[in-house]
Amino acid sequence: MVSITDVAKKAGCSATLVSRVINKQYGVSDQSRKKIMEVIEELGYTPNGLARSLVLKKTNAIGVVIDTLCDAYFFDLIKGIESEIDKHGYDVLFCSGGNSAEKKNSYINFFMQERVDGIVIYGSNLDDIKFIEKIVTSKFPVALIEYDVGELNANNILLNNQYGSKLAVDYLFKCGCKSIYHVSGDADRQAARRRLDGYIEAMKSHGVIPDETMILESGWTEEQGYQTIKKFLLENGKNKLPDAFYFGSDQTAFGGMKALIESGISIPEDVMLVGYDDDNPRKNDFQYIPLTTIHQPLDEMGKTAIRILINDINEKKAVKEKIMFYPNLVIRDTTREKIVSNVTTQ
Amino acid sequence: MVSITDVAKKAGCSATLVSRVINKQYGVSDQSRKKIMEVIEELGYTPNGLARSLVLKKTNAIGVVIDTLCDAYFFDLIKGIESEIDKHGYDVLFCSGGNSAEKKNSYINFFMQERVDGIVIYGSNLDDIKFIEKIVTSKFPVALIEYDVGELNANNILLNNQYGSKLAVDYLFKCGCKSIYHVSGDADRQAARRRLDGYIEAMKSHGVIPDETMILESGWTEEQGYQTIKKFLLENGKNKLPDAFYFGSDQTAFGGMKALIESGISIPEDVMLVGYDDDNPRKNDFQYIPLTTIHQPLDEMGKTAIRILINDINEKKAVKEKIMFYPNLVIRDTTREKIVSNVTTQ
DNA sequence: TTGTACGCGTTATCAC
DNA sequence: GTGATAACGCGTACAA
Repeated sequence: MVSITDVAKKAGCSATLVSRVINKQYGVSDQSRKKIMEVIEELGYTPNGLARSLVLKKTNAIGVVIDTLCDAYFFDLIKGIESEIDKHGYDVLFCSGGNSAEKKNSYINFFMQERVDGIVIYGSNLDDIKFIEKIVTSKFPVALIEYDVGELNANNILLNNQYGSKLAVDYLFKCGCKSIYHVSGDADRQAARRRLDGYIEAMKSHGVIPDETMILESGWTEEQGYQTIKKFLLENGKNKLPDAFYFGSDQTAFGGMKALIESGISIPEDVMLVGYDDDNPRKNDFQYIPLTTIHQPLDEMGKTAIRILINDINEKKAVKEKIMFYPNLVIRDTTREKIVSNVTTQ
Repeated sequence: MVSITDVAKKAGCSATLVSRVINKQYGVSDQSRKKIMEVIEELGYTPNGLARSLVLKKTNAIGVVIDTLCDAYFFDLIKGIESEIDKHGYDVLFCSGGNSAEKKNSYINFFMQERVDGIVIYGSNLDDIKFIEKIVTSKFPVALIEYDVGELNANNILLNNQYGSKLAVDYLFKCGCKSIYHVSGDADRQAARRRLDGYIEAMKSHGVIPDETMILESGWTEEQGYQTIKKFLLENGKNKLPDAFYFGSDQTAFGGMKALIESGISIPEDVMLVGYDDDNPRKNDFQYIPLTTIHQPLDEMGKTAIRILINDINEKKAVKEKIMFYPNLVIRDTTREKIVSNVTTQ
């Protein structure tokens, strides 16, 4: 490792002068500058970013911690983050928790050792409220996406999950559905609970109080959705189908769709389907029907997270920002309206 | 920011003692330890990783620079890297060049400022040989995947692209094909050139010297593949089809497949197709036929890159490692063998 | 068991 | 235009 003093020695000057040269500052004679540049080139000197950041108290980098980097679901979020970062001249470092909360926490800790100027955390599977509190009270600049910190004073980019459920249920009623069942996701995920709550609330607003038989507990994966519907069909037969299934995620919806089609059930004729996430199937092994779903503006959420975070880094705001995004309905082929109207389909 | 001295002051001891406590070293009385722990908790102290890494000359992190994080093609590579990293107790930071060579270089520079202990670079679109030379001569631990540095002394994880072409061509001949055309990728990418070379070589070994009409220059995207075949059909008509198209990538193959099917051409009856990459279609808007293709062991390549890199970090090897991986043929539904044999299909 | 002194590589301040 | 010095926050040899 060649340091700034090595360069200074060889160039026959002080480290200060070298520092001025590499930082393109004024107050260096052309002669000195030239000589120093030559030595830098000759020695292959690269400034030590650690030392520099240590004294400057600035890394010019943002850390992003995501559940996993191997899921196309996050592409929009990543793209949003990258495009916004570019405008601010920061670097972004992505880390994946590999779907493990523990590893996620470990990466957050890593970044919090002053290794970046701020952190964006996508918080779908953050369960450890103690840990969150620790982050928030630490004063380290953080922007939390998708996990609601409630009363805690932290930058929070949220999606109104309940509202998505309302959109789904309202639309299904518009399609003439009366009995709408909900296939819910992991109960330990905030988003899944909110979507369930939203479903119940929306149903009530239509005069229906969902009982236990109408709520099928499932998970997040296609396989879980498949098994849940498979089990449902086994227990209830094909003749006791509801008018519609509203799934807590597109992945479970794809699985459910598969199970239904395999049983010879027609969609949307026999039963309508609505998902959540506006996601794509992971595999290409089955002819899925384009799914009516709830779309989340992940791209915009990513951009906003960066904007808020960098703003916070610069201004050290006392009161953090909370922004709520609203999802929208995307109508495709697993639903059909009874009355012909002007709704655009995609 | 609360520092180790802040803790020491409040605990009424020296910074040394605090250092020993946070590093779980021996030689601290239970009483002091307890007191210090309390103060750490109270002040919410987190060690400064920059300062620590600066003195230890060790970050315990590896940087990975990839063309893009928003392409499912890299999932296997990422998974391989993450699983291997775990075994070594390092952290991984991923950066995306966003398909821009310039940004890729800028991230490499960022990491090289001693911000990580080593870098993994996926080098499909590295063109700046000067820059590569600079990296290699810098002595900074690096593992280069997919870009052949030739004589330069650098850790190099390669795939024998020519061999993949040989597999494809040999198999197509086995299928009874005589005229095999190649749709080649971006000429400025090493891999594309190698695949083209491999195609020519393999054809020659079967006694055919490909002329210009047999090589269709295209790109990497589905759209480019679509346009290339569309143009071919326009110029040559449906009756002058070759026996097979061998594409330089699966994406172009998917595009080509689409153009062919749209023109009412049957696959594999009228023409056979072989791709390269074992990739999936980006969209779900078309019923693609499962594609016969060349599979690259990206997972294993990622693992190997990490293994070699960490080994190099620890031992500072004078002579770097070069490892060549070999792809294999995956037979699906866009080809059909003439003679029934024992080849397993997937 | 505890503390002092120094060094890691850099930048900023303030002299000269 | 140039350089000595201190400081960033930490770990460690050495001394007490």
